[in-house]
Amino acid sequence: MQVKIKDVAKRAGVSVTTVSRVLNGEKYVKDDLKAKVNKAIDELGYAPSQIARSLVRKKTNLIGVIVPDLTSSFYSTILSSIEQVASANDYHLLVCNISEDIDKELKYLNAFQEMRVEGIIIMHEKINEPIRNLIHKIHIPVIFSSVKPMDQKFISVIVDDYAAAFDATKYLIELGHESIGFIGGDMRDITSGQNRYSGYRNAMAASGKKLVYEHIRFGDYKVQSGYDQMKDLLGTETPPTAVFVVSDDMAVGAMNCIRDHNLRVPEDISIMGFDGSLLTELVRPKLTSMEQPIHLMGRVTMEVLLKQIEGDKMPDEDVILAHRLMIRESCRNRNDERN
Amino acid sequence: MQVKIKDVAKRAGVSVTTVSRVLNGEKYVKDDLKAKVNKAIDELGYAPSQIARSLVRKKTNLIGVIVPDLTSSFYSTILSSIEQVASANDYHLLVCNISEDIDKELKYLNAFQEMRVEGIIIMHEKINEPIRNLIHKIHIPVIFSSVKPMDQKFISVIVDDYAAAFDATKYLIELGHESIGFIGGDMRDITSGQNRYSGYRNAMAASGKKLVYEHIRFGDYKVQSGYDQMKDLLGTETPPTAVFVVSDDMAVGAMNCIRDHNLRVPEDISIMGFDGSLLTELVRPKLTSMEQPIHLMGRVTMEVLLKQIEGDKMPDEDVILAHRLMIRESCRNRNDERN
DNA sequence: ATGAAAGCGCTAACAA
DNA sequence: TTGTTAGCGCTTTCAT
Repeated sequence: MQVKIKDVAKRAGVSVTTVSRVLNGEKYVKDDLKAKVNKAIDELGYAPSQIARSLVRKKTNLIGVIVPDLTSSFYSTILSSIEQVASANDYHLLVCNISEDIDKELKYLNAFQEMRVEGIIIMHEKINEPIRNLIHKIHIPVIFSSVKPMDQKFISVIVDDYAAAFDATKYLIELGHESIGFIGGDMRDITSGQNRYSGYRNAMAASGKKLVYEHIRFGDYKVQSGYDQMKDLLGTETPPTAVFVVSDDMAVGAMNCIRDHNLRVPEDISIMGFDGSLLTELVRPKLTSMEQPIHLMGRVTMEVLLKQIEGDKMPDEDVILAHRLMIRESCRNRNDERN
Repeated sequence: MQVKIKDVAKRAGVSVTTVSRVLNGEKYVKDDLKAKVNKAIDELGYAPSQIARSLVRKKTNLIGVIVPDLTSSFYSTILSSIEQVASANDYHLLVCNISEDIDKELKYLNAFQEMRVEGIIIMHEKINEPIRNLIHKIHIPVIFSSVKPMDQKFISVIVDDYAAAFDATKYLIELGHESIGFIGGDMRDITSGQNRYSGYRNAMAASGKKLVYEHIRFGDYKVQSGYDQMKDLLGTETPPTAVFVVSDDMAVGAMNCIRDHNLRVPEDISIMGFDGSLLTELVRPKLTSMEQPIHLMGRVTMEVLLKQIEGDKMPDEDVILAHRLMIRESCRNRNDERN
């Protein structure tokens, strides 16, 4: 049986209120009593029950986080930043790893509600109707990190995916590539699917390049699909000389595919990634990538959520973070080279 | 204000007891009442408070997890397996990312206690005195995953690190390597530091090879330190022809270092990793590695912990999982080659 | 089959 | 400065 505040009170010869007071650092307690209480706490190894506390204070200091894939370097990095800020503010993270399992998400969202989490962070945008309804129904601040779902009412911390993709493609064009392929994401995703694709298309159009639909493919952001889609690209009549791949994971898959076909990056084909994950520095050649400020994104997400929770202000606008082109080794400059 | 059981009762025209009964699926409730109650629940959007429930039931369904580094593929993979089993059993994970920050761990452990988590999983073995004391004091089942701390009383789910390292080294020897270097971990760690080093040394001794201390170095398991240590190895008079590196992350760092020095893996130097993480398939050449059954490890950890919690049995012995040599492309066979 | 009431461990008026 | 007491939202005897 756990020791409780009453036991401490008895041991110290004071009332529970007094114990509660020293526990919560109130001033109106004489030093000698305070000492007695602390002594009793030590001797008994007493730890106040947060759950009893939560019940009366109506405050749990819990944040629910829904991650699409914990094993992904991108998400786990965001998560670690979130955790850092949360922990610094005495909040704790309840984490759920839904891997495509939309039912699991619903189940968790319900659990979050029942556990009275004070805020919810979601890192994917495949929000279906029941989930949308649930989120709207429960009155808990919800914030999206790195993605923006269709629903206007939800706020997000993101980069401008359209502009980022535009800039990435533009860079490839400036490097003198004529034929630039594209490996996109899920077109049901606004942010990472549609917007990045639009950015690519418009950058191509802006410099008068026609889209070669044979060179445009879509994967699921993961390494293997980058590999598979690249394989298809290599099978086309005249493969592109550069490919913009909308996740670093897929980009690494693409690079491996190229290499496994005895071609070289960037000599034969240039690869541009997206995300700026740890992988970019880890592979050889190092991956040039359109970087999202991953750590900042996690930090800001949690900070904004905290503000919503504390009611300081409920920002009704998305937070757009700056993207940045990180030039490394996977893209070749074709300009001042003879054909 | 949140809607509570009383509101539901009023709305349905029954007592709170009855509501509670339908909530918990008890049988002694007539169908018409049950229907009324469920209707009221729907209309009100009622979600029972887990925190009130926990208080009376003395059951939180919470598990605390302490991870050394969320961004590491190894730990996040274990974590995702743990999450899967936990979630399937209606447990939720409270996760803490301590990056070297031992104070943070203590703080979290305290928080875990106050939140009345039902079990704790720890994935590192740098347990200092205050932490050891705390763990012993609080009466919450604790289990270590992938590591074994010094304290005999704690149980662990691990591979036999000594044997695994022995086998890895033996393989390199069988491949015909005469000069085998070693990049180890933190020697304050029993499992991943000392045991793996012993395995290496004894395998060398078993085949009559003398240790070349110049070829033995220690890092911190992370990519960068693998790179740095390898650099030192390359700077020795006659670098080894093979290196056993005790984490895949460091192994990848080592491979990159070799490549950046215009040498080739495995032609010039063979690299053997440890862990069998996602990275092994991701780099080129693919990394030969002594694999820990990462997913299984997470699963078993959670399963054993669950048994402890449910009191089925409190295993007083470590669970040793089988290691497996995964031969890929980073080790060269020197046997039937002319010098 | 249903309800009244006690109590889970704590905090916070309110009194003293 | 300290103590008494009434809840917090639920479950669970114990009656009925």
